[in-house]
Amino acid sequence: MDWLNHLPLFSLGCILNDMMNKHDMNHGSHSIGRLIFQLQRLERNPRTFGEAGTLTPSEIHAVDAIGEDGNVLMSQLAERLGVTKGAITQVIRRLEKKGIVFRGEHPEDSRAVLISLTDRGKTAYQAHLKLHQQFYQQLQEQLSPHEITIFEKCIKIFTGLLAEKNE
Amino acid sequence: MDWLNHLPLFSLGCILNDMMNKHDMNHGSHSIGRLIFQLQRLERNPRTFGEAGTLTPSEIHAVDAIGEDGNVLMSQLAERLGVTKGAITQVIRRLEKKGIVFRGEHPEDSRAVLISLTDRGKTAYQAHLKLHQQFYQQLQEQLSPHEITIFEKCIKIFTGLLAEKNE
DNA sequence: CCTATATAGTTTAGATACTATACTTTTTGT
DNA sequence: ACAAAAAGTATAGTATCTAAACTATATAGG
Repeated sequence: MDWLNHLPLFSLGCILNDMMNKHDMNHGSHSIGRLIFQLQRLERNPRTFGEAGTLTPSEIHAVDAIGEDGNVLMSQLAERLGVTKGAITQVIRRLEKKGIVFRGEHPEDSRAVLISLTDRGKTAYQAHLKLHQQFYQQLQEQLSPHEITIFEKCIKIFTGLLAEKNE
Repeated sequence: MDWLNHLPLFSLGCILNDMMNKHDMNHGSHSIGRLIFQLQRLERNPRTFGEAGTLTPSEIHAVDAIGEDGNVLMSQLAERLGVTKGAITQVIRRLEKKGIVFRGEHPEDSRAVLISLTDRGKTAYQAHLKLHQQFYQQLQEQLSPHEITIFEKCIKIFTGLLAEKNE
């Protein structure tokens, strides 16, 4: 749902609409457009995660990247989330104020900061995870293993092409 | 590769990572994470579209929604792009300054504004379209019609589930 | 041992993109 | 005729990110 926070039909939606059009005008021409539209809408707004309160998309995103084990460096977070260290500093500051994460010392490097989830943060993590699992279960009910295999392959090819464009 | 385990995704990436993991631990567990990563990067930066110059993602998005035929109401654009009218006012103002679009009068409603692409705007539209087509062609070379059919089905189911969550 | 360079993280200003709200003007329905 | 709806604008605020300059610590080579 996060993918397309900012993913307008800049390229993808239209690309796949083209693909679907040529493949089968009647059935799938607008599938991707609708998908993107729904994805955009779903993740535009903050959400409540259990008793941890309301988190913005980038906040829960960070919580997810920290994980229950925690002890993650700021720079590791930056790499996992694909943003600059400055961006991480900002989101961690907000999460610290909300009591979702805390900063710990690194035993061997005094420059470093090790980020972990508080108990409150872990409830947010769990609430988020539960959403995933529910969604996954519903998806499982409607897709066969064979279909998942194909889906996966398509996604891989797609990603490879995107990566080329991005480089 | 550890970073992929906690990828940046609010929900979707992880959901599908879960799906892929259960389906086949070795092959596809991280496909979706990578896809999302690439998509995010793709949508972050402005790009150059032919001689029309550099456009931000939301700008080319608007150009795409206006289309070569143009004569689109502000409120129609808002609906197509899934944003408020206020947001449209802002992006159209920027595009007008850049000489990409112009405002025309509505013949029967003096409140209304009909947006169309200038010649310059049309070159941006065409450059964008060409990118789609190239992408589509590359995709076609690597996917069979059967695979596209499955892909389409998976996407539809996915969208249906998302729409439920959204409503 | 020193010093140059790399690394960890922060700060700040500015860009982008969106919303919500209040507003003007015009159209429409009863 | 007049209230309500609709088209669009303006503005202030929120969220997110980057780039660049900065501090402080670590490390590697002479």
